[in-house]
Amino acid sequence: MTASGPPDSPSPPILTVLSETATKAAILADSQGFSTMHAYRTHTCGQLRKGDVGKTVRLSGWVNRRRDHGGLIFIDLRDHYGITQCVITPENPAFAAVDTARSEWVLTFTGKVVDRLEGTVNADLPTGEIELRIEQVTVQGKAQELPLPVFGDQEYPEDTRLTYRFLDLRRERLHKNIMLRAGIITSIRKRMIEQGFTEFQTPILTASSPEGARDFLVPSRRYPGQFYALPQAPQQFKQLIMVAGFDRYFQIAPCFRDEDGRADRSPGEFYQLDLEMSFVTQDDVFNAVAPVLAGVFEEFAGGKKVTKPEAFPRIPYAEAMLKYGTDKPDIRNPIEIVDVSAVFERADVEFKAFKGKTVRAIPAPGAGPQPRSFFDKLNEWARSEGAAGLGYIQFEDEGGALVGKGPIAKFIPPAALAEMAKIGGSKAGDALFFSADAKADRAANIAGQARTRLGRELNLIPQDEYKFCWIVDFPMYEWNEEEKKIDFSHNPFSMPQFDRDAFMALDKADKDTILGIKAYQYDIVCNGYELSSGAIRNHDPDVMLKAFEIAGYAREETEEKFKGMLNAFRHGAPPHGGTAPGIDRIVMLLAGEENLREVTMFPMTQSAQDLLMNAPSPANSKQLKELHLRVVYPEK
RNA sequence: GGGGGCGUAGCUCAGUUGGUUAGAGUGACGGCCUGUCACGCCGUAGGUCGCGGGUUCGAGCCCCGUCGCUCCCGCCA
Repeated sequence: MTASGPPDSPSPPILTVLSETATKAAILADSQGFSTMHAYRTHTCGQLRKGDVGKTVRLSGWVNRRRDHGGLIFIDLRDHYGITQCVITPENPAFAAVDTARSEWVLTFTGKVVDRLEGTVNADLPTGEIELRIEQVTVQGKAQELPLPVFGDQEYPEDTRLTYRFLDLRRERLHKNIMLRAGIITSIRKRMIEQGFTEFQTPILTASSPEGARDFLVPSRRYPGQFYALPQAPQQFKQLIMVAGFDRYFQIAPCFRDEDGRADRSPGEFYQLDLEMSFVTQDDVFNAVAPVLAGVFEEFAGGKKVTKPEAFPRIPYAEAMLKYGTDKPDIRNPIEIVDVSAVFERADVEFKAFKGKTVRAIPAPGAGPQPRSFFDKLNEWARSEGAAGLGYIQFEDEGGALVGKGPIAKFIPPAALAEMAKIGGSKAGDALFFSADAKADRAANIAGQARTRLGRELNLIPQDEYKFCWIVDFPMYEWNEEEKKIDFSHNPFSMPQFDRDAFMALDKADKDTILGIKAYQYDIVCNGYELSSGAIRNHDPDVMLKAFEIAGYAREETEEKFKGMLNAFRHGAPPHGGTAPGIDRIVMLLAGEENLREVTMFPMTQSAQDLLMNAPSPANSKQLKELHLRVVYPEK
């Protein structure tokens, strides 16, 4: 054994008090048998209770808070498990050492557990009935002045928090979130295994796949000019696992996408509960996944209501776009959008601005009496979103008759108004907002955002609930207006809901038919967040080639890019399907947070930098040479 | 790539219509204090007002540019 010694056979300094008092203390220590105690702790800082009074114990942790009364110092010692108040008086030889300790120093205290004095019990602390009388102290690590205080729950700038993430993580809120995350992942694993799923690992260094997001590329040293790619998801691997004859795969899988971040979308990397099953229909996947998600939410929701797994509503994509203006609706919000285009087409309605357009009405129950500023604010917001505005009608009761008020009400005669009120389910005291656009999807989109804003401002969204739904029947294709071509709408590996022979016979000219094809593709949405997307896969190589051909990929191109998968499908592929709920978003929802950074241990900034580890960073010339790379910087 | 918000002491912030030496709280340091738990009291130090340019007799404040963080749009099957 060398002088420094391995870390598992420590011989820590017993004391760092002044040498004069050290001897006395050391003698005291020996007489009480301290030297036979564990080097760092006999208990955790969250452990001691009334029943431990009288015991001599050793605690290690961080100085959460120090209260110096001159003749009496309190130190709140904190570790992973909790906080214990420790106290020392000047008669004790260790007093001088404790006196020097500051916030976030790491200390080991040895001493006796005592009852708190009458009237000084702290009911907020689990350990609040006792305290530790410090008899010995060891300084294990000092701390410089803190750029970010651990104590308290103040807000700090994001870059400071990220640069000093190790300090931020010591704080109660993040510590709790990260532990919650761990608990959720453990629970998910347990539930998946109980359902007969098996966890397999798939490669991290793999091939670039052309669909979807930008890849992170890893240059190959052995093959100049060639690159690995980090997986955007283990999509192809999990399908290959099914072809390989395994069944019911899952993985807590890291996914890598070189796209910009959002509050609910980490830049760079994130985790999915990736799963796949063989010989299943869409219903089988739903029946397997819903209980896992509902179960995990039930377990960690802290008493909030959770949709029962058998009661997840199934909302077809088209219906979601109409009623909610989005494919990830928050169905806690009771507002449902309706189409009133026909009302504005009536001969007796002379509001030209809406003629010939898609007009969606957003009912705002009880909003009628809101002040003018309420309506102006929403109108202003709509304009900032690029809409022409957000028209509205306020419904009032006038001698038993329903009348409309507001800037556009005068264009709408009573009969049309009545029809409108009927469609929108409006009564006196309600308001109806209008989103109109020549393009139906734009009208729907603005209406959807207005629905969300109205739900929030009118306090219509219950906060004590997790409401799940399936979004089903996604379109297989969509029209790319810019490039005047048919694109995949979502996942190109989904099975079309279409007769096989008819599908194989499709021609590019059948544009309307093609754009009407739905896929066996589905999302799980909870409280307005897309938690997962999945599909019954296309396991028929001919149908797959045809599907890609429709989206403009030549057969040879598809053959080349998906060689591995097509080849596998030609050697006996089972029908299969799956999905992949986002772990980070699940934790975010259950933690009640609105940003993924709050539930990620070491997140990057929105602009994809790791301020703690300093990534990305330049490669040195030796590395570049080995990788056959030369950097060309962008021109200024 | 584009739009909005923010950037002043280690940290959180205030700073009036452009006007003397830029303030407070907290933390740090020093002193006092034996029952606090956001302990209290007194004192000291601590600033390139993100950076660069401009307007002005005079800029933390107005203008232009730029950088950083953030939220959003694009993007994310």
